[in-house]
Amino acid sequence: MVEKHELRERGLRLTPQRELVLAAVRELGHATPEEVAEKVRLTHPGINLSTVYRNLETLENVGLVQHTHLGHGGATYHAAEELTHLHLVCGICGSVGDAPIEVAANFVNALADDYGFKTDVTHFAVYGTCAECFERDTTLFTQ
Amino acid sequence: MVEKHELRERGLRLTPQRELVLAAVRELGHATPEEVAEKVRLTHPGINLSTVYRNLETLENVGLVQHTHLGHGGATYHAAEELTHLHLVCGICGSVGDAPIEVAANFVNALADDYGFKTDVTHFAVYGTCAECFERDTTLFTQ
DNA sequence: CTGGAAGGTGCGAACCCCTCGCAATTAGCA
DNA sequence: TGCTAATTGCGAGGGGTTCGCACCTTCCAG
Repeated sequence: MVEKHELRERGLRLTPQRELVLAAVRELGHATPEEVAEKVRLTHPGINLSTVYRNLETLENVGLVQHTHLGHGGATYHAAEELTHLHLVCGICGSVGDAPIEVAANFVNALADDYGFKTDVTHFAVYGTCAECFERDTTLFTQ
Repeated sequence: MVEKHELRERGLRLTPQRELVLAAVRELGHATPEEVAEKVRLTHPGINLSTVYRNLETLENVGLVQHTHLGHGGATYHAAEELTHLHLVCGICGSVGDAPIEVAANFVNALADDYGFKTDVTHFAVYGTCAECFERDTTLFTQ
């Protein structure tokens, strides 16, 4: 199993909990610590929330996982491989859509050139209204 | 005083606490509820934190104030008039810089055209590294 | 100008989410 | 196999926010 290499390679011990946390993050795509715990509990019911938090932090330290703040307040975690897109957070339904980072290339360059600000596209949340909610609300208002 | 009109016009009662909360948000620019409370306490020491929270919410409902999540977790509030710029949040020093919304115009249009996503530029936080921190870290690494 | 209803405030308890300390357990090396 | 250090589970603790309730204030009607 390649996964074991991943963890051992980075100086981490191999525990069932840790493997499950990493697997859960990968399967879930976007997930809060609570959601990760829930997922892990399907196969390992006794896992403690603190353990999930600690493992998420540990995995983040070695670069296998990363977190973003998508608005509400809590952090949401992603597998590092997944971080190739922007997050489009809908303020109405709370859905999180994706868009390739290239969409932001000009914007990022402009901020770098004009303000010296180096945007971290992997830690990037864009707020707004998704197509579905916009559609629905427009219909409501114009009807 | 024009401010009284503002509040009454929107169906809100005029209380010293409410006026002070609104004034504090305007003076502070970016502020957490705690910071607003601190500011208000300078002239009205007895104000309760819950009152600050409730007034921020009330003022937001009538559009005089708005909140954004700038990363850490807590919300920060702004006067509605102030919301004419983007927030550039530095992940290292935590500073919040500003940039005019025009910088994002192309980006916003691209998201709208390609994904149907209506970006809310007033509720927009860009994460990255500010010029100072980038400068300092570059110096450290290359020295 | 005054009385009363609706709305607002203060206070404390309750919550949620997350972190910490500690004792027991377990992984990984010799 | 045995030891040491890392990891886990658990419960307590803490920061930030919300809630319920009794009291107080604003503002409208009369």
